[in-house]
Amino acid sequence: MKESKEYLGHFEEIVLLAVLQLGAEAYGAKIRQKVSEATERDVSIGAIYATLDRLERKGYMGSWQGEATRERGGRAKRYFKVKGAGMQALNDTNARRSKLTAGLDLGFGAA
Amino acid sequence: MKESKEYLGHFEEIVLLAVLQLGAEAYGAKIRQKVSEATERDVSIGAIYATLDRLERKGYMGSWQGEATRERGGRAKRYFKVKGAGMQALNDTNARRSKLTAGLDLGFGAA
DNA sequence: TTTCGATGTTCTAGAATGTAGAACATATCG
DNA sequence: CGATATGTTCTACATTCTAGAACATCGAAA
Repeated sequence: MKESKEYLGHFEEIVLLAVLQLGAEAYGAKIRQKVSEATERDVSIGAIYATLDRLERKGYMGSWQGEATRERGGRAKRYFKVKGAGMQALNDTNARRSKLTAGLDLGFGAA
Repeated sequence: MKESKEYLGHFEEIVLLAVLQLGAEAYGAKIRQKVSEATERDVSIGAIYATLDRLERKGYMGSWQGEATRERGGRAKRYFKVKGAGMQALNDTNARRSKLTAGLDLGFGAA
């Protein structure tokens, strides 16, 4: 078996992109909201964290605790940020998809 | 839970695209080759058929037996073709990804 | 200082997808 | 017929996807 690059699962890719979009505001609840918006689906919070953890375990993402308290009540947030390896995986994943969409008449272009 | 469109898994999308690319020459072995090429990975034939079957069960794809014999030996081929629902799923899948890549500086563009 | 409401994260479980490779089927040719 | 080439099915298991309940923690009301 010739192994090479690491690719992302479907939902992993979505979550990674959402984190990227949110920038400094990327934490569980917000990420969930972003993903639900984009996918037009009601995604469970468990689904989000499970994926986030997996992504972190793979080294695609980093996380840290936010300031315990601040304005109003509630538990401390856990912020996430995409690492270089994550960007790489995103690119690799896109690259292989591009090879397959190239030349196809799909309405959403190939390049 | 607000359910709406059906989306494709990671490998499902890849296989669907490969079938599309192959057109009239879309059958197991060829599909496997195409996928391996694009992904730069050694994909097993079992992986291909399992996905092909699932895709067909979902109505994204159709299949039929090719001419039993022809030039030289071997078992009859089973050809595949993407159906309208498959094209739709491909578009939906792409649409939700686009929403997340829009505005991001990823090297491979958003639109 | 106890309780309540708001905000967030962990944990538990099960379904669906992804993946490999052996087993099996069938046709041609010597 | 047996060897060989070509292709598909079957069996198994790992990983990913997904939901929702349980748990944690903080501010403010009482």
